[in-house]
Formats: sequence, C-alpha cells, structure tokens
Amino acid sequence: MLPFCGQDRSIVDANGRLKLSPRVIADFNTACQGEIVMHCLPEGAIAVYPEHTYVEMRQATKNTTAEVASSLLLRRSMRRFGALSKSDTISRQGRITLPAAYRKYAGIEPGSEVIVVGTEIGVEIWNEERWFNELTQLNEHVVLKGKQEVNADLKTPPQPIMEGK
Amino acid sequence: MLPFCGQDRSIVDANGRLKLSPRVIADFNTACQGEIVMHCLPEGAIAVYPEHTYVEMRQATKNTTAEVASSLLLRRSMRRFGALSKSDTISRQGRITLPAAYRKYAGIEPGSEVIVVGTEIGVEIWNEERWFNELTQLNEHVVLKGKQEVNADLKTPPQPIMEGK
DNA sequence: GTTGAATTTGGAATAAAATGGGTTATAATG
DNA sequence: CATTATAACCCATTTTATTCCAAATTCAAC
Repeated sequence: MLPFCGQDRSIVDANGRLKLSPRVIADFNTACQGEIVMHCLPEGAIAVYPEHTYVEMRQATKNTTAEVASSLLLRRSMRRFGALSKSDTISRQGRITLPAAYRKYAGIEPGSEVIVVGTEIGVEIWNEERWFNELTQLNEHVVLKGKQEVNADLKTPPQPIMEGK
Repeated sequence: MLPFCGQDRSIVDANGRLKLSPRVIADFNTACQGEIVMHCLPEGAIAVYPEHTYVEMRQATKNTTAEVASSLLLRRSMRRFGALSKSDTISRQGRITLPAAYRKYAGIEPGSEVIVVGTEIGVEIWNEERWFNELTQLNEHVVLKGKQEVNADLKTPPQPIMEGK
C-alpha cells in the first residue's frame, strides 16, 4: 500500500481542529507514532510531515552560527521555518489542531471545508479553492509538456529503412 | 493470451464502484494478486497499474527528502503523484472504488458508462466521449507519421543495382 | 491567592456514507 | 432454445464523519 497518497475532504471544526482520515492516521502512526510537524508552505497551504522527516529536511541546510550572524538571507530562512513550523501529536480521536495563525495563512476558516492531499512523504492541507487552482496549474504544465513531445515527434525526420539488413 | 489488451465498457454504480471484466480481473490476479494503483493521467483518464509496476515507474524519479524543502518544482511533482495516485485491492466481487476526486478529474459520473482500455501493462478508465476523442487524435498522429515516412522514401534517391555482382 | 469566565480539549452520540454481498435481469454460448 | 456466465441493482451491515456536550485548563480580575 502506498503511504501518504490520495485526497480527502473534511471539515475544520469551530475550534480549528481537523479530523484526519483513517488512511492518513494509519500512515502517520506507522511513520512516526503520530508525532508530526505542521509547516506553512509558500504555496499557501499547510504541510504535515512526520517529525523525523521534517528534521531531516532542515538538517540538510544546517549552517554555522557564524554564517547566521553575517547573512540576512539565512536569517530570513531560519525565521521562516521557525515561525511557520510547529510540532504536534495526532490525538486519540485522530485530530490535529491547526494554530489560528496557520489557518489564516492558509485561508482556512473554522467550519470550512479543506482538502487533505497526499505528497508521498506527508500530506498537505489546502483551502478548497486554492487546491483546485493548484491542481489546474499542475495539469496545464504537464499537458503542455505532452503537446511539446507530440510536436517534436512529428518534426523528427523518418529514418530510412534498411531493407533486408 | 496477451495480458491487459482489448476494450470493455461498463457502468460505474451509484457509489462510484466499477466492476472489472473477468479478463481484466484475471490479468491483475496474475500480475499482482489484485494489488493495484489508480493514477490520474494528464489526458483526463484514470490509469490502473499493478502496484509494483507503479512503484517501478516512480522510483525512476526518486529524490531526497532534503530537496523537498527548497524546490517548488519537486514539491509539485510529489504533490501530483501523491494526490493523484491511490492504491487499492480488487474486491472479492471484482470491483474497485474510484475515489470521488478521481471521478471528477476523469469526467466520470456515478451511474455513467466508462470504457476500460488495455495498455499492455495495465488498463485505463475513460469517459466515453473523451476516449473517442483520444482515439481520433492518436490515429491522426500515426497516419501523419505514415505519410511522412512515405514522402521521405520517395525523396531518397534509388540505389543503382549492381547486376551480376 | 481566590474566584469566575472563557476557551480549549477529550470523548461520546447521532447521522451519513461506504462497503460487502446477494438477487434478479441480461447477454453470451452451446 | 436451454444453459451458463456475466452484469447491474438493491439492501443490510459496518465504518466513518460531524456535531454536540462535559470536563479541564487557562486567563483575568478582584
């Protein structure tokens, strides 16, 4: 079974809590016993990763203290990941609480529907409208690539056939 | 017997379930004991592959976790394959459940007819109208290629024949 | 420090949906 | 034409989702 795949729709309750689907809960239990990290993506959605996955991601770009002092870019990056990441544990009822600031960031109102999409290593929580927009963009890109491929094939001169070779 | 060949038409039931033809069921049992992956194609149809076939396809583009944090393109790619792929098992009644989001993607209404097309390594599930459109397009492409081949042959100067060699 | 209010958290109950399976109708085969 | 095999439909059961309520904790005011 492929982990962290597929899409679910569900409703964020009045207190900003989200009940994950049984599939997703099972995947997180297998991967990290429910220890997760929420992180606000530049795309305007909230990513949820197993904690160790997130740590791995961050460690790849670990810098020295000295570098931090001298680089605005680096300080900004660390500020971003610091402010926009928060760890949590999936509750016994299979729920996670989205911090109010993150909800606002992702355009998620209490009581509104969200789309939970798998990303092979975790899931992302999207405002419905934003997700369909992203999906459209995703598709247009791939469709364009396909058309280019077809056109290139028609422009390729046929190879002469070596009969009886 | 050629596996995963031919076409079937059948009806998706009110709950979005599709009963596969005995031939297709047999092919999937042979290939993978019914462990399949559904994947939404850019062409607007749902591909169904044996799970190991899909995993093989994906492994070709394996990336490290670290890159996910820094690359939008990579996140998009994982989002695409994650959100648009889902594993399932063919039920004892020979049915698979098409997720609502995938049905919408492929233009398949509950209760509507679909065409199940063999692709040699799996099958594809098409909205009827889209299938005939695709069939027309893929034929036109091949016919055009054929004409190019003939023209190229006519432009090739004939080789002198060495008689009595 | 104590009391009160408000918000947050945990959990259970009810409603909705998905699943499994059986039955009947339809089509294919001999 | 009879028989077998296949497909579509429907119903019962289970699972899942959403709402609602109670307990607990936090925060503020006195």
